[in-house]
Amino acid sequence: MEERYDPKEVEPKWQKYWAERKLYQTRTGTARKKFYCLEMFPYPSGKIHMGHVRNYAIGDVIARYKKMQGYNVLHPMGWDSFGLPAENAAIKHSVHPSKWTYENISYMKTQLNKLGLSYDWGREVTTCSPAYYRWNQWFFVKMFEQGLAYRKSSYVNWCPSCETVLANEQVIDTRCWRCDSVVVQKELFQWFLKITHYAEELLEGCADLKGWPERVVLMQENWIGKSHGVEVDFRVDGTDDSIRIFTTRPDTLYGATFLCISPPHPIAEKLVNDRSALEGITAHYGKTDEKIGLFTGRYCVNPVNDERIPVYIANFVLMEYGTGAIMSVPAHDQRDFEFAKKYGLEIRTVIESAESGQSRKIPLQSAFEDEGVLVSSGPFSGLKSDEAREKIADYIEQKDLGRKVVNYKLRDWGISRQRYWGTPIPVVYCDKCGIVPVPERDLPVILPEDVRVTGKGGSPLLESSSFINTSCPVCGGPARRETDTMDTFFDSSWYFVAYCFDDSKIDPPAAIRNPESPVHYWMPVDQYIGGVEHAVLHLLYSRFFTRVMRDLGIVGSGEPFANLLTQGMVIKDGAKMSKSKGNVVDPDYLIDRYGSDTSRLFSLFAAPPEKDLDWSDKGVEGAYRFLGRIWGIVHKNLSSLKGVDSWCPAEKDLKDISGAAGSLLRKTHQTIKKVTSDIEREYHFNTAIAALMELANELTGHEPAPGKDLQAFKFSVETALLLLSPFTPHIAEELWTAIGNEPSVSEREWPAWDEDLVREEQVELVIQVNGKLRSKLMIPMGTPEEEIKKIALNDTRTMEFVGPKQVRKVIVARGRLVNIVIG
RNA sequence: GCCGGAGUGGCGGAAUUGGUAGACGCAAGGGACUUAAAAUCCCUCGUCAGAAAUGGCGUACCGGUUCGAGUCCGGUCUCCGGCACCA
Repeated sequence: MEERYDPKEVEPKWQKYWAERKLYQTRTGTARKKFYCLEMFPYPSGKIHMGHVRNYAIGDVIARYKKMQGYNVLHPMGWDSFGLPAENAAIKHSVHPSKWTYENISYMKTQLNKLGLSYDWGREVTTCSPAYYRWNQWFFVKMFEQGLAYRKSSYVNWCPSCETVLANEQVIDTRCWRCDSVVVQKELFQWFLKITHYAEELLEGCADLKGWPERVVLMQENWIGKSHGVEVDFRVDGTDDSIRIFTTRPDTLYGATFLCISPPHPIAEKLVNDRSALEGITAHYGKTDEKIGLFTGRYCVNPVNDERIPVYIANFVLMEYGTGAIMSVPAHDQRDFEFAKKYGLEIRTVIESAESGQSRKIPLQSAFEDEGVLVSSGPFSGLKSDEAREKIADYIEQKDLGRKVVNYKLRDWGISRQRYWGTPIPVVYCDKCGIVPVPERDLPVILPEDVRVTGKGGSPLLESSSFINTSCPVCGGPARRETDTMDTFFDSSWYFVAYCFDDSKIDPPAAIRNPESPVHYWMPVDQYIGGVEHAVLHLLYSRFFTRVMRDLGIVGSGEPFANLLTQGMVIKDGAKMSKSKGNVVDPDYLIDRYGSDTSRLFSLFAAPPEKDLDWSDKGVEGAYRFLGRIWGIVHKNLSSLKGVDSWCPAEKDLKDISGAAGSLLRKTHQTIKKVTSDIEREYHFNTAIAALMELANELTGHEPAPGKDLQAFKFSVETALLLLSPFTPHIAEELWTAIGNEPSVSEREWPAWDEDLVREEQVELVIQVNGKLRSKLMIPMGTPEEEIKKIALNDTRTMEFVGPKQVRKVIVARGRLVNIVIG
């Protein structure tokens, strides 16, 4: 009677065993080399989805593999638990966000444990707990002290549905990243973090992100968006004022026929007498559908040729980039061109195509934006664009008309959110002392729980008088607390440092310039794994935050993540799995029906980790069948396997076992090599698993004779289980112990291969004639080239193709391929 | 518009420095076992021709380099992702 594979029996048993022995607990500072393996922590939305299963399965394989290789592995997990969905749930179900969040955490934790993930739960972090967010506040105060956190009024992205501000990174295609509502511009006082202070460093650091996917690095570079140009002052005719513009094309300076300034530009009010007209155009600021301008009635003087050119207020000119004003060169900029056409302004060519000296005649159909040769540009005429850019920029600096500058698209990070469920910004407003940060000794500023979340009338904190009313830490007089909370991306910008502290004793100040701190031992993260949707948001914020922590002396380097793996989405029926599309597969159902080993195995086997994974119910069945086959192989031979020691002969001793056992042994060593190198090579788990399936196919047909053959067979079975254990830890553990070994298989050493046993005695020689495959035959490994040529030319099948034609050349490649060139 | 990435059987995917295209799995078809079904096991499985042996064609398309190209180079098409009035 053969026992059947039943994951429901196997999996809970070993999960309990691992938890009881705290097998995955990590200690800081052992003699072993460290490896910090981290998956992006989840938002506790209720239950995990297949994207989580995939993400955590990938991370778990890496963590377990590294552990078996002898590393001291840190593999933690936690909860990104502040955020809007908790408030929405509170409104919908009249439950407090805190209760909702903690209940979700509790359920999702049992789900993660059911997956058999090797986390050290002793380091769990929960961002909505005061024990965590007090450090958010501490970091904020530190940044405030250094001028890295500041408050200003500005136009911000406002989501009318979430009733809160969004950072630029959170606006996707003019819509809210979370709820998809169209974002509007609104003027508000907001807290900002000076990420632009690190713009250059964040950009330069991109070059060192060797372990990151290239496209993510490129996205970051584009987002930071560095450009070189000049600022030029244009005097307003008849006044002492001047307007400073920014351009990356000083070579077109002689083609400027008007000037445009942004509606919020401080000088706009001075230039325009008609207030309502100015308000009219301001209403169109930030809209991208149409270019609208307002002539101010004023003129500026182009400093290089003293020409008077009209000044416009234009809705498309951004206040936040450059100087908020531009010179308009309609002949060489498409936007200026459209604007000039609309308002009947002069279009003057100053750059001609360098090719074949052809001149471009007015009227142009569109702007000529390419580089070329300058014309009608005074002393600079005849120069090429690139030379002219340098010369004109130099001229402007020499004559003190402006200066060379570098600009970035990156803007400071607005972190104020008009929401309840977040970290209170630790600031009070005092009539006498102004803006006062809450001193360190008074942290944390606790988020009051006795509020009603209704979703109406703004943040519930506005109605909590016990929260708002406080005293000024400086003068002791009455003061009001800031009611905005922090963007939750603040929470996730340093959580990887929080995990480093032993026993959840998070204490960043203790790490400052303390070489004994566990933070210095564990950081940076050696392998980070998560979705590509965070390519700029979370990953850029974390790089910024880590630089701030470096400057505080908490970490040694500014880069938080040495290697990054961005896993693909889980797709079903051609679309990303999502509740709204109704194509989700519930991990609970999957685990209940097939077990977590099967769930893990399928998500690792169906596609390489960085690619999208196409869901297939039948594919899951296949993964389950494979595990059933492994189970069958072991149980069919259980009694004999139990009674012997495993043994692997050296190559020279293969004569002691049968040919069949010998070739199984070779296959085993080839599989060790293949699985190891596939994991090392970009974590290609899918091909690693395919190799294990091949080994299983060989084991299936094998019937070992008692004695040395059986011992060699046991070696193959044990090796298969060791190799399998990072992928499917439960069944590996069960079968490992079933054949008489002590648990835990995950504490064993990763197997090593013997190169002599990897090598086959015979190789297949492939014979081509003029590059076409014509014949195959077996030859001994290591046959000399001359011999191979002879064999090939004497092969009867080959000779049929060669016929009477002359053999011009014979090429031997890799000792197993011959190409005979005839003609 | 700008910047990336990808196009391989019915499907997911292999092919590591240019050297046997289609590993492994799924689906499909056939067979064994069974009273029957499920499960399991065995065989076939790019396409065209052929009973078969075998041969022609074949990695989006066109061209090039090479003894040899899925892989390198030039061009075209399609799809996906990111940014987008950034002056």
